[in-house]
Amino acid sequence: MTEPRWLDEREQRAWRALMAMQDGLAEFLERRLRQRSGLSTADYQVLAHLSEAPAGRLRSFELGGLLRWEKSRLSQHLGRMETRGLVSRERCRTDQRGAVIAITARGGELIEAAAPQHTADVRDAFIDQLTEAELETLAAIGDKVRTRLAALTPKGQPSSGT
Amino acid sequence: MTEPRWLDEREQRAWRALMAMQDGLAEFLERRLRQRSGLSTADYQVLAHLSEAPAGRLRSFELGGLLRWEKSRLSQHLGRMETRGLVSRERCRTDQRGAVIAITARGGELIEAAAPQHTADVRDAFIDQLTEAELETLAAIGDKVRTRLAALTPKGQPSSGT
DNA sequence: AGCAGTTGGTTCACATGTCAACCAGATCGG
DNA sequence: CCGATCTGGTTGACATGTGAACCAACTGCT
Repeated sequence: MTEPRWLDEREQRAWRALMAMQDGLAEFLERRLRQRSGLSTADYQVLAHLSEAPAGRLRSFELGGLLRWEKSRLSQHLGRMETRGLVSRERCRTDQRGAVIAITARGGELIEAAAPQHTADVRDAFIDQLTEAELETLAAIGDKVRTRLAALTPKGQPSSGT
Repeated sequence: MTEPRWLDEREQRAWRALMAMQDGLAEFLERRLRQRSGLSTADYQVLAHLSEAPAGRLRSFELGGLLRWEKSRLSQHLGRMETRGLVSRERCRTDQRGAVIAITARGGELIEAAAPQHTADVRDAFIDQLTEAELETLAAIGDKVRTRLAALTPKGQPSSGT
């Protein structure tokens, strides 16, 4: 087995900086959001998608597609949000097994209040620290990597592959 | 209350690309690592730090500082890793309450086997997709944001290293 | 129509992370 | 020394994420 190409200085630095930034950013945003609105980032994303959807409602699987969540995760999370009165589940007319998820009035109020704060936090901690060129580069990087990941993940995972 | 500055096109794009990349990358690496070595990324990081430490051992709080994990998380995780025979806990001589965490032979073998694979995955999905300039920019971004986060966080963050 | 296979969702068991409370051993001020 | 306080670490209750099993409704094919 050949010795792999380890990461050199520059590569290490970029990789670690990214990971560290990510952890810090996620933790920061999660904490602020929860403190000020009682929402987790997961709640926030669900409500954001619902509030942008026509009539504030989406089929469960559509929501799952947008969020890229596992279906069991979505189901569990919606159950909790329903208990808290943030969303409601309705039966679908055209497909008898389907669930239509609707944002409630309370959910709507909460995300309306949370959104400006959250946006300000994202700006403050992230966007406003960077130049336009950096933002461009970042977007390009993100797209490249996502494309690559899509290519590497062909629906089923190659268990042996080596 | 004044209307906040929402994110413009460019900003949205960069932010979403970053978040999407992050999710995809984390999930990809987690899956590969677990499939091929039975380790989670959390396990991997613990073992990586231990294997680089003198004599393969660290005080629990030192390890926590390096990982930036909450102490209860570390304690819980080490408990599980101990059960699986990846690390062992010893009493500290100089401080009677202290725990010294040591990597076991089995833990050593596992990370030795996992490291090249993991590095290859990081390269394949991420590093090798980017130009040197992009890596530089990314490192700069990461540093800036981390610095900003440190300034925004009321608590003191025990900067490990330096 | 009828039956196989797919799809949308839920549920269970379990892995992992967080918070607060707790305990025991250090430390410090008299 | 003694007590107050700090520090390192563990624990228990609970929130959240994952995978497999399951159920019921839809689709396709004959």
